[in-house]
Amino acid sequence: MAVKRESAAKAAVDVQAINRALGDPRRFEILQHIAAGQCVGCSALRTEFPITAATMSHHLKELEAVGLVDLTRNGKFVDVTFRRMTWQRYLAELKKL
Amino acid sequence: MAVKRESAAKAAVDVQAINRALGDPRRFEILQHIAAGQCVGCSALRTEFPITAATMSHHLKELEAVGLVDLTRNGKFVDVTFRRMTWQRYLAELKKL
DNA sequence: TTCATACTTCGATAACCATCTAATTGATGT
DNA sequence: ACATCAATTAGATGGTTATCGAAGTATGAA
Repeated sequence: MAVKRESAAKAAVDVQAINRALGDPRRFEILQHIAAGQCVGCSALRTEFPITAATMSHHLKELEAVGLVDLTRNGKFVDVTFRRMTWQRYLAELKKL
Repeated sequence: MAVKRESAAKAAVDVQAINRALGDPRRFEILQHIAAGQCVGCSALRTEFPITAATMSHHLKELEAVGLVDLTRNGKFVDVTFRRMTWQRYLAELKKL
């Protein structure tokens, strides 16, 4: 019964980890951009910010690590989607303070 | 008429600055502690965290700089109070994303 | 005025991390 | 198979900053 059921259910956001991830101003800008659109490609993102592909890759990995975005390979490309669920859980935690 | 009216009114929180301030895990812990109580003294705070007075002073100044706390001298002591208004404005900004 | 307490400021150090370039992996097209 | 393009990984570097100890500044008490 229980125990195994934590896939789509809670997953409890790591507030501190997200805080840290958003602590970098560039990363927050990038997230804002992602959240604004529906689903963006890395390359499209790169045209918006004056950073190298390596750096963008790094930032997206960080955002993915804390559950704020999904990265899905699409052939040569990678699609980035905002995980609004995580964001809402994060906000809910902050509201407790 | 208008123009001058920005004292107690808006004051527009600097989201990026707050992000950065909360990016440090210790600082977030400290803020949590402050927000939990009514009004705490520096010394009381120091008993909760294994850091020197110098470091605590530094963190409180950062939190004050972004408007998250008020520091008021009280004789030899300093009282720290959570500025819930700033916090709510901050949350409101985050919700927009 | 002298002492002790509470905090701040200064200067130095160490750790962290954003960023870059270069090299690599992986996918598509010729 | 080869070339090209997208993205990741690896390694290096520089800037930022959390942290400390020590010296400085108030403040209140003796």
